[in-house]
Amino acid sequence: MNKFRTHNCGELNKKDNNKKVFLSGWINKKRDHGNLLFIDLRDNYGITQCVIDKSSNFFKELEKIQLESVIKIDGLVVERTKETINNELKTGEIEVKIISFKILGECRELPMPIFSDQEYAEDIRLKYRFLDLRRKKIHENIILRSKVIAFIRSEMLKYGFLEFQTPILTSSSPEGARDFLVPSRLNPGKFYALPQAPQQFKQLIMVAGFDKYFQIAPCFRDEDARADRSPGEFYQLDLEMSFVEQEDVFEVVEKLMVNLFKKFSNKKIKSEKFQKISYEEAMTKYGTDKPDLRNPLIIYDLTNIFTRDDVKFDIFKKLVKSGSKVRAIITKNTKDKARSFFDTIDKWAKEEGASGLAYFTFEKDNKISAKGPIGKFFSEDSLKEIMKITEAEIGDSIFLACGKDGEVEKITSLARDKIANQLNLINENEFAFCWIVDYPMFEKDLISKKIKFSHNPFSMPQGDYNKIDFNKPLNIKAYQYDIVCNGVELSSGAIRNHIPELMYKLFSIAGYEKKHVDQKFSGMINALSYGAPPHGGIAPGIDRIVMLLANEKNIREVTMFPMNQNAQDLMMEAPSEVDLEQLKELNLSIVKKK
RNA sequence: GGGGGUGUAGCUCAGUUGGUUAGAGCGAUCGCCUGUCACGCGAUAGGUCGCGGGUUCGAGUCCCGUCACUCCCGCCA
Repeated sequence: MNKFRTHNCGELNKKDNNKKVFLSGWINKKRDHGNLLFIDLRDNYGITQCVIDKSSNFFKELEKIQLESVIKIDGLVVERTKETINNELKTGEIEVKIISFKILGECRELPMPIFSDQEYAEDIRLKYRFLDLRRKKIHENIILRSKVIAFIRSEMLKYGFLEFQTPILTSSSPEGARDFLVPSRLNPGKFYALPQAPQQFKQLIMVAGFDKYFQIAPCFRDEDARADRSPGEFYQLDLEMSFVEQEDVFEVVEKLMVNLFKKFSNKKIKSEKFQKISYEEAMTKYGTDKPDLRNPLIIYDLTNIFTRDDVKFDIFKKLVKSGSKVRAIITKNTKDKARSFFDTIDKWAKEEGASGLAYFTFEKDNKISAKGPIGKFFSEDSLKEIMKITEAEIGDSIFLACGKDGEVEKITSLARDKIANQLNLINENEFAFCWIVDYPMFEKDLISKKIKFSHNPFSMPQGDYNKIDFNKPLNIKAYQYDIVCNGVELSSGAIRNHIPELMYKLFSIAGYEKKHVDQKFSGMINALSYGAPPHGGIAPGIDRIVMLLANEKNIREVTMFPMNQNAQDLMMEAPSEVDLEQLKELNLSIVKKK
């Protein structure tokens, strides 16, 4: 028998009546009646009420003990009387009468209460993460994360995938995010980089003939944080398969996601066969390539309406003449909404940096008219045309945004979410997955006007190699896809380009010479010329999946030891300065910033 | 790098138009209480109002600067 406990704090019930037990755990809560003291003892498994009265020699000492101290209790299980049963607790049928106790770990005054649902300032939570993690909600989130990862692992093995580790110290890659660098002691002046993803390695694993690979892979990118993006590091379910087409990857991932989300959530999956939306369609209909499909609102293009002579809304007409686009969102049956509903949204849009959202409502007396500040600028014919394009009906309202290509999408996409939230159109008890497919291979940089890879330079372009028109690179689509759930981008993947010649060609379009490609991607380009199988894969983000399952808006709520927004670990005090000796060994010196 | 929000007791917050000695709940300390499960009751301690400067007879409150945390934009093949 273990000297600390015979049972944990979540397992005793009335079947154990009269048993002598040892329990060890944290003092979650005390209720002191002066001559009678209740102690809620907590561990990972639950809470057990322990009780002692003044007849005991230990009474005075226990009365004084701090919350969150760790103690061992030697006691007797006693069935509670009917009136005192607590149905909120798994162990609520019994309590443990304390015979004696021992302090195992004393606790000093707490910087934050553990037993509370209150929210606390982030810096205190992060500095005392070990205390924060004792709290119920986050404790459960972290356990969920563990279970999710275990489940994914067993599913992937079931599907015939093999798990491999890939290096953490690797080489810097020119594409993508900023790298974290690690100086090399043995190679002065040279640096390793932490992998942004095991991209090249997983392709090499395919070239090596392992057929199906996966890994719960840490990825490191030195980019600024967001609520759903940790600075520094995050985890992906990295997977890659040989001799596959896009559909084969989809099949595996859909199966995994459906099984995973069904197992760990009670929310409904909107469609178990995930809808496929082309990048182009997503951008016009939703204004984003990560649409929330729980949101029924759709964006319509009304640019042509503003070239008509019977539309007099000059502000938009002028902008359209100079190349701007007009996009619209229809809200059903909102004719009776208060003026403030519309103005709030207009005001919000202005705060978002747009020029606001124009709006009116379709009405009909003798003829169709538009009610609202800009209603008078539209003829009946033009209104009919708008209603035809947008499938709007009398009583519906329309929000209009005008802006340059690439900018108008941004505001309409945000407006789509905002309006749906205001009207309560989002079903919170649903997961709506979709695939975004047919990404363009290249895009034009808005500032430098240069052609660059729009996503992943290793993706396979669509179409027959001999028939691709490389003179019109912006028309080339790639076998590149994203999976999106409830507006959260879970991952992107691609069928890879395994033909070196084609790779050189694509890189040259993006402005990289053959020499440069050979140098920067030597490992891979070399490998591809020794008999590479066609292959493809994807890498769903583990943290974001757990966020969705735990119903959390912030990635730190599902991360055990996250860094703050400035990429500092407040508990470990990282990053930190290092000894001069260490720097010298690495041939580094610090340039002091003025 | 830019924009927004927040910063008052150990924790969560209130603090009116600038006006006397800055408050509450939880926690802490002390006392009372034998059936609570957010136990109850009473008392005590606890404050550089983030920091610096300014306006004013007078600043937690107004102005300028600065720092920290956070959300967003940029960035994230």
